[in-house]
Amino acid sequence: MNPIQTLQHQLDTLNLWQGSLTLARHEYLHRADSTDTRLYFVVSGSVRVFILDEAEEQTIRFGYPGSFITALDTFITGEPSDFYMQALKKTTLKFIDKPAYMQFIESNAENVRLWYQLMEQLIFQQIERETDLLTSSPVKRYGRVLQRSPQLFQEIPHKYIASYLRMTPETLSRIKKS
Amino acid sequence: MNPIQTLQHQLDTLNLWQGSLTLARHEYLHRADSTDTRLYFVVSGSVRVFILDEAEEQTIRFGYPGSFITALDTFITGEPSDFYMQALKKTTLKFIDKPAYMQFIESNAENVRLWYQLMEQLIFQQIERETDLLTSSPVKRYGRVLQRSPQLFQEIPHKYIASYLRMTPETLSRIKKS
DNA sequence: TGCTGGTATCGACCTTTGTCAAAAAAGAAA
DNA sequence: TTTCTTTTTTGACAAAGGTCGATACCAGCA
Repeated sequence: MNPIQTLQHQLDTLNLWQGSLTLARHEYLHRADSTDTRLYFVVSGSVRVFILDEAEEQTIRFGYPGSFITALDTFITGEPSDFYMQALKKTTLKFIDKPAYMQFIESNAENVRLWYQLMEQLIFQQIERETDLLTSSPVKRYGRVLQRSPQLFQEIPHKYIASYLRMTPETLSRIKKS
Repeated sequence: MNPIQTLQHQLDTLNLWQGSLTLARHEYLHRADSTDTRLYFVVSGSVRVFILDEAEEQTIRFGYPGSFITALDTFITGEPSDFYMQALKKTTLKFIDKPAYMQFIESNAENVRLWYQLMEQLIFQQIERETDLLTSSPVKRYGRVLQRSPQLFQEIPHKYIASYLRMTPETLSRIKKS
């Protein structure tokens, strides 16, 4: 069982979820300039996280069933966020806020270790992401992400994947064809 | 005193550094495909971290006096790294390896908190970095990094900064002129 | 002080990727 | 299903950056 599954299982077992909510397609879970220190777990549906760069939406990441998702900047700092989180289809989530989460984490040493592991995993993912974004050829960026997350291309409209891959939908379409 | 200064001060005080080394300009501290779980502290000089993307060196980050620097992927996983670390001028570093570092961290609860903070800080920096890299206009990428790290432009040859900013030295030169 | 090797700049040209508009295809809603 | 909306694909064209070659600059060091 990986750290994410362990965490989810613990939160279920101890009944620590503080609520759940359902969003319609295109509804916002969170908007920039507001704070939100909740940690969300995607039960069904899908979510995208993006920033606004001169009226362009740049995709940061996706959440699908089984993922935790959060506006990580405001989760860490408690300051207003740069992120938007939006449902891509009808989506159900459970959540726990940071104070309750940290109380759970600090309640025993095993949980502290778990949080360590999750942070390490997060850092490692961010390193891979940085490498993706620094890869200059669009074809190679596509290849890297396709290999690492093939399920993405099943679940998510490709125009959002294009933005995640730092290219236009037209370019992604041409790459897929070849 | 910020977490980095606190850590450095502790390692000094407790005499936990395991050694120091001096590199000549352009000498490598670490190469890809090898493991290295040392945490380095830059005493003087400067270092760049980069990956190789089809014979192109893509800059990941810089270290200057007062920074900790590490091949973060292999530090986390213990697996061979994708990173290169190279001195940009004559550089002196101190180091401690991961086992000794973790022993220090786990020796008391205050240190565990310190490590928490450092990991959070790292994650936050990576989020900012992701935003930088997703910014589509080269001029805005330049502006963001100039504002956040003006000292960079004093210390580091601009051809490496250009690579860090995901553009050619010529493009960076043209942006500076305007 | 004057070499020397590495950097930075500049101009001309070229390539890749983005833009725009239209049509086709796919998916949601009723 | 049928309709309506959204997404994907395609082609023509434009433009932003990259490439290359030449020259100017500058720091480190004999």
